[in-house]
Amino acid sequence: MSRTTLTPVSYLVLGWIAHSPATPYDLKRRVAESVGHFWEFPHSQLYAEPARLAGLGLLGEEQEQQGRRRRVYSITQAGREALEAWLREPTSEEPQIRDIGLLKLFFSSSLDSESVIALARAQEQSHRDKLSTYEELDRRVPKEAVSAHATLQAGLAFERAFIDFWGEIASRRPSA
Amino acid sequence: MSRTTLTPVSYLVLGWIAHSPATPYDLKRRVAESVGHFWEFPHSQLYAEPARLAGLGLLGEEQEQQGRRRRVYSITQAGREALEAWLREPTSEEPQIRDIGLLKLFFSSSLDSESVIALARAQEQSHRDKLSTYEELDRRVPKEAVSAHATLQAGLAFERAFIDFWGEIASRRPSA
DNA sequence: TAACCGATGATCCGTTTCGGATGATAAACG
DNA sequence: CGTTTATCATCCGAAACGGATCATCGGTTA
Repeated sequence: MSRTTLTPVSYLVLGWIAHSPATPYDLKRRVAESVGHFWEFPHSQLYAEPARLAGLGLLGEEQEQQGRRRRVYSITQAGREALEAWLREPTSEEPQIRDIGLLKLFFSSSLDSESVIALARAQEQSHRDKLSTYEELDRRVPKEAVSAHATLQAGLAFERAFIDFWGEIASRRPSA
Repeated sequence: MSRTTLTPVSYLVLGWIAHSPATPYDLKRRVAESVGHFWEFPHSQLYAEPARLAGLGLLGEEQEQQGRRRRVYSITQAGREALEAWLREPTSEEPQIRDIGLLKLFFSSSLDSESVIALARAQEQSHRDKLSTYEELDRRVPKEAVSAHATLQAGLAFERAFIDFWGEIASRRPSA
């Protein structure tokens, strides 16, 4: 028997479909250009999860008739309630930050400081690039797209924090 | 046949054992009070991974004789080389940030602004608490523990960024 | 000193997640 | 048309996950 509890992916799907009906492929694209910027979800889950949610009565499923077989999902009353209950309930889990660069920094004591600086500079640059991407997106994305806008705000905040962090490492090391 | 490529967990283990020999349980504790603060690793992996790395010749394994069976792992020359090669090689993967609070914010358009403010305040507070924890740790941890110190620097930076982000959401919303 | 007990340490195993490979249909182009 | 390229969907083995369980130790009490 399949899982009956809801996971973050469940709410991701529920949240997007509450916004408007969608096929799994729609979800895949929506996610890629929103939260997917810093939280990746395997597309296979975005196909499997709606089916499961439909089985739980939280989504309605409708086969498109002609052409390629594709399923359009829409939110049910129960689904909307589950989503809103979750939105309102307090969040307990702590955010997870999985950063290979940081992992390397932790173990960099066995490394010469040149290499550490190189690491820090590379990380800083990579975050600067990403910051530009977000700024560019910020110009394009209409203000009324609230969800997308929040993503960008968060993205911008993160990238600036990363840039500061690595920038300081890069500049502080050589003198030490 | 078991995996031969190395994952982040592999390097986590390699990095800590390069620092000094350890049993899986030692790893579990070391990780919990360092990178584990924002990147959780299931302990079962910290038992399985050293065994695999030993199989690859990157760690040496030594059974303790008397008492409870426990394995002490130490780094081999090959292991040290693998670790340093990884440290030096450029990092391509983008950091992943998995934050339930943000996920909720993305879908908060269906929510009244009171609830959004409540969410933002709760998140802000929770990050303030964590910031205090890090500051407290920062006082205790000796400066020469480089790895631990870097963790704390990163943790402090993240928490401050989160606090700013949520604080702004909380304060900007009511007027809108 | 035997029975207990909480803390420590290790292992197991069923579920989920992951992500790459593959398959299928549609659209575009010559 | 036939061929290519983009879109869309599914599959499946491998790895991660995390809770349950088991084993051992060092006390503490009677």
